[in-house]
Amino acid sequence: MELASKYNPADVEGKWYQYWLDHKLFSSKPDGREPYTVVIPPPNVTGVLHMGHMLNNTIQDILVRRARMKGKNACWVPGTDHASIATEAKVVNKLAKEGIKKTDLTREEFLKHAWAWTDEHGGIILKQLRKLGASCDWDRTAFTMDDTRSASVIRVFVDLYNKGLIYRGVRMVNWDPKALTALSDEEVIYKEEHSKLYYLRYKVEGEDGRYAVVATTRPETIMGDTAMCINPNDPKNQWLRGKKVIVPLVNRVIPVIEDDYVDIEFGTGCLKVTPAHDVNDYMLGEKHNLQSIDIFNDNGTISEAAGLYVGMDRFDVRKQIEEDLQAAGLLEKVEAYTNKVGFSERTNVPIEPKLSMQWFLKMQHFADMALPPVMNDQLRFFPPKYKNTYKNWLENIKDWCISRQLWWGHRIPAYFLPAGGYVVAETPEKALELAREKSGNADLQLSDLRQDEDCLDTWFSSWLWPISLFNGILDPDNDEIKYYYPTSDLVTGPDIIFFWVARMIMAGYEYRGDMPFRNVYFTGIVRDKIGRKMSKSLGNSPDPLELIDKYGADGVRMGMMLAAPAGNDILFDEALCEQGRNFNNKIWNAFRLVKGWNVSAEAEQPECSRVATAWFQATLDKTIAELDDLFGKYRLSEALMLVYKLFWDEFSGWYLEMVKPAFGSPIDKKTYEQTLSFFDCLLRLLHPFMPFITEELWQHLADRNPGESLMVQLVPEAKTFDSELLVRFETVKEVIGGIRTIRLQRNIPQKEQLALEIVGKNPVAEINAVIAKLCNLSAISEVSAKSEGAAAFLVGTTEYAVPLGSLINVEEELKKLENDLKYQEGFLQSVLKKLGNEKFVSKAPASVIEMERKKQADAETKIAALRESIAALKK
RNA sequence: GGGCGUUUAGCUCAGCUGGUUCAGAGCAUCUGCCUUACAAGCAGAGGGUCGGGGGUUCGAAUCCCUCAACGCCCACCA
Repeated sequence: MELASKYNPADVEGKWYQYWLDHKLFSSKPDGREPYTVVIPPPNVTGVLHMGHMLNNTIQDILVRRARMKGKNACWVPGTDHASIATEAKVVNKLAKEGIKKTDLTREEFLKHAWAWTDEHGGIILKQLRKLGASCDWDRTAFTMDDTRSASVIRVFVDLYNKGLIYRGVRMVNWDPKALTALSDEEVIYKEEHSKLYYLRYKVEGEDGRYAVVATTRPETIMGDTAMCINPNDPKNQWLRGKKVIVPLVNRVIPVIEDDYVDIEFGTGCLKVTPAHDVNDYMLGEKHNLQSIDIFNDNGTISEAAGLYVGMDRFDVRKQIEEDLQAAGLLEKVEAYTNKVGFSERTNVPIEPKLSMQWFLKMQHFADMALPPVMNDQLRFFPPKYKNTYKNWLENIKDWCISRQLWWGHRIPAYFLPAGGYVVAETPEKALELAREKSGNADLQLSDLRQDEDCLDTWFSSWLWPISLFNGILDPDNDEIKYYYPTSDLVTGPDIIFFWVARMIMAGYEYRGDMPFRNVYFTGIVRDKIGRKMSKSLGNSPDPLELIDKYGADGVRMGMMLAAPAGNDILFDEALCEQGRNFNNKIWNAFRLVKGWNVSAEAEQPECSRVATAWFQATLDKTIAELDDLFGKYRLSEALMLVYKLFWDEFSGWYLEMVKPAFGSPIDKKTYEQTLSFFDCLLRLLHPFMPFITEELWQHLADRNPGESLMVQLVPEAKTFDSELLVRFETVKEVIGGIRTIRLQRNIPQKEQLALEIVGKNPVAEINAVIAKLCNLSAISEVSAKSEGAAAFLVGTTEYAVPLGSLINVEEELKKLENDLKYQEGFLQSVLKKLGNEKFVSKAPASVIEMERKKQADAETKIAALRESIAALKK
């Protein structure tokens, strides 16, 4: 077989992915094996693949493939999220470009457009994941708004409502004036802003010329002022008690109220109270029975109720009002000020606190269930530091605003009665039944009922994901949910720990009485190599598909994983993919070497090969055990590095060199077969990380039947191994290194044979054959004194010498030996000092002292040998 | 304002409950090699007062205190 000297991923990746699909190797059905289940964090249905997805899904695929090769029934369920607000925004934008306003459409018309958009752009991201090699069971592909998932959401809403956990009420919510919807607290991102602090003059009623000064960052809200508030304990504002003041420009007379809430130190100690537009003011308003004037329209412009600036945008008003206040002499001063402003996570516009009627879910009940299993490690977080974050949120839980003023999503199944009041039911028919009951009016018709216009928060569907994917809400006793739930590992970003992870845990306990997953692996954020977040505007985010074209999916996967310890942000650099690609090439070429050998059935196995195979078997077994350990701790980048070194250094660098037949000679059958078996094992270990190249080579490694695949082979179990042999081989490697150094320093080509003398007893005599082969030695002998004109080196306490005759440079040799001697003497000094310390000898444990004595003895031996060598050379 | 985390070689990171020459790995760098698997390679080498300071101990990268820098999360100070 002729193989190119460079591996070309493009030739094989598509082929094997199709092969895996054709033979249904990703598909899973309940059976007698232990299940291993992963649900994908559903990407936005109209999203496109970015580096964050690449990392996240590479990790999932590694875990899934590894579990499959551990003999588990691996099931990775893919799907997409309808992403209510994000998708609706995209559709609105698209329509706007076509000159269509959402407000001109009926709900049905709009949804038609939204579905058309979803059908056109939906699921692209899942197709892209195939390029990465993701081994999802595609037949199970779900969508948060497909029939099963939608029905599950509605059933859960009704159930929670009936349990009294969902309520409706007017509350101060986070209003997004661009998306025109309420948001949950989690969807608000606070950012520091350099703004201004305006000091406004509020004239005191009936006292000409006297005024109180109020500091505010939002002068445009004065039209909504219904009180001024001072702290009753504030001496400097005592004179204002019981007075009334006049709102600047507005000229409304408002009372001065008193409350401890006011910070005496801040500004002037006078606070303007605008109950409709600030959470704290709302609280004060409730407490002091203040009127509430809503001066904003939903889109952030000034409403009729304000009386001034009607129709202007809130930020334009801020500029305008500054000028007008100035002109009226009511602006004392303006200071630069830094404060935090809440922004909508989706539309990135400043949030407006707004009173509105919304649906809420009581959260305390859920928090109480969800906290203990995480804190006591029944459900484990990797890395565990996120337990703190989780705990903090749950211990300060607030009710969840679940209604959104959007059309794209699950419509709230509440139906209003003509005479007031509402009923909640899964279907209009059931609603009608309930409505007739409730109203006592048997003639009530469906057309008399009006369904709530609002949708549910996207996360109200995703929190059911691990259950609804297996239809565990609608059909709680079905075989699939019983088999696959709880799922095994969840791989996601810490940014959605509250949005999603915590809430899935809540839903899990509420609806299954059990955790939704046993382990959560939190990935980091993918940043560029200088640590900046990847973003479109910075242009520092590589296109994943282009990377795959350039380096192969295996190369990219490996590049990402090398830099991705659990929980750490990864600083992505294309050079990492290069390293991945190079490794692919290394594997490819090792394979070319092995498969290029001619095999002789008659040839005896050389001694060197016999020892080499024993050694590599032990190395392999040791690594397998270490890998199990690392996977158990989710230390995937370390696991990858371990296999990388196993293949590159131990297998290619050492083993293959040991067993490689001389040019033109065949290899003996025994060694050959053992080598193929090692190769097979290595491919199994590598496969979860690099599925494509390993499948390609595994198929070439032996004759395979159609449908056979590496991906369903088993990874070998850890076995006990000869650790003594491994230690002796480390000595051998050092000896070989010593001889190589001698060749290098003296420019002696590998072709020229050398001899090796060992002063005293050879500690690794049974491995002589390996040393002889790798160093091209004519003889290895034990001597009592080394020959004259030999270059010597120490390994452990044994001295090795290579006779060089005239080649030796006495001066250089002396210099080297004297350096060694100096080091050893210094080392001995430090050991002796330690042993001479009475406190050390009396307090340190015996084993440690023993160790020091051994160091002393070794150093003394080495020093003696070095002195001897130096003396011999000086003769 | 609270809480958490990080700081070890030029870069990215390992170093578990203090003790084998414990200061490591990969990449990068430097030197020498186109040796018939691989120059996307091979053989070597250099490089760090383990963020600063103090303490505990026979012994500290590791434990304690403190300071500093960076990062993240939470919080109603206008």
